[in-house]
Amino acid sequence: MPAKRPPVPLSRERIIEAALHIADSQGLRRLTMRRLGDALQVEAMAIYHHLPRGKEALMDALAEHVTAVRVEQAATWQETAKAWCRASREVLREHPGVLALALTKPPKGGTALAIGEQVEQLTDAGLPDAADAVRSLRAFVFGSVAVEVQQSGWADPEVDEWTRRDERADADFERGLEALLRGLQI
Amino acid sequence: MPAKRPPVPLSRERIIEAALHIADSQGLRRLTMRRLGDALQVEAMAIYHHLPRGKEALMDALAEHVTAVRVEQAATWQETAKAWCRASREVLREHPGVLALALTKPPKGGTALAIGEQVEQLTDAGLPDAADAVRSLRAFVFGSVAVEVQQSGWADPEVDEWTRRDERADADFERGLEALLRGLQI
DNA sequence: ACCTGAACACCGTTCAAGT
DNA sequence: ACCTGAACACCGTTCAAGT
Repeated sequence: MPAKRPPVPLSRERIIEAALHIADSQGLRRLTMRRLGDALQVEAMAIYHHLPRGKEALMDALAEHVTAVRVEQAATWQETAKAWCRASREVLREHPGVLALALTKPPKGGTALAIGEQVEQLTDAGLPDAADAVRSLRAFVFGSVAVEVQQSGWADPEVDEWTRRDERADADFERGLEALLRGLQI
Repeated sequence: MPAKRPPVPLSRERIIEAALHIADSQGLRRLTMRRLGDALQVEAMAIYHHLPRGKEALMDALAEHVTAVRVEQAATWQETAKAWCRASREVLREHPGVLALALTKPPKGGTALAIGEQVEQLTDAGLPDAADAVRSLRAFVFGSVAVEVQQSGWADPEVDEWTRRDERADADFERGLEALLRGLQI
């Protein structure tokens, strides 16, 4: 008789990880409490014990996971801002399935804290109007990633075209980022 | 006996209009084929006669409605670009309920045509790399509106703060737009 | 051609019950 | 404390039937 698998206890972390995997691989519309339960080898109802507000809480947690981005304070406010933008873009690109949530849910919890911290970091580094700057940085990252992911869902690209597309997206992003930072300096 | 209301025939247009109203006022998650049928005084199943692919087709149509934006060719490519950005922002702000779809669905149908037309307009007006420029403009508008709408769903603002918020959002948008156009010129 | 009614598979969530 | 099973109201979609 095969040994019974030791029952890894359910946890908020495992639930979110599994939910991200489903959303990214099959789409947000296929992320279902019952399917999520299956992936975790558990009845759907068990999830409510760890996320009391149910699916709404799950959606909030997924948005927060890709949106509560923090970076270390760097030598200049420009370096700190760049690090945040690159880190944010990376995690958003990694989880296209929850991009709609990330761009749309009002920031709260860890995301709101991260925004507050970022304003503080830029202020401490000598940037006036840091709150305005943070809004601009967030808008830039959100817009770039939205257009990039949208376009990756477009018609039949050839494989080498794909590669070029990625490279161009990176170059576009870096070019836009430099221009934005120059604009904020004034 | 009250006169029976003349049965206004169902149509794609009426369906989309009613769907936008539900999504904007109650949220996308409450937009349901059955609720949509109720709003149109019709059984939900009648909708399938006008949107054969059902809810998926409805979602596509809603995204297209706020995303297939076209403007007249203006005197300079800068003016044409500005007009498109302002028009796009306006229609996206008017329909926050479908913003997630607009930012996330790959462009097709009327949206893809509008993008093609815009590239042509800017090219004709003498802008090199018009396709890159159009991507940048779309990213700018999407990001700006996303951050703006996100923030409008935030904590308890006082009424006068609200007004200032709207004004500031307008000013931010115009300032960012000018900076972006200067950047594209080079 | 256009709409309805009944039916089916699936969904989110509750609640009492098990261990 | 943590999970299950049954139940309920609701959902998208089909299909045959009405007019």
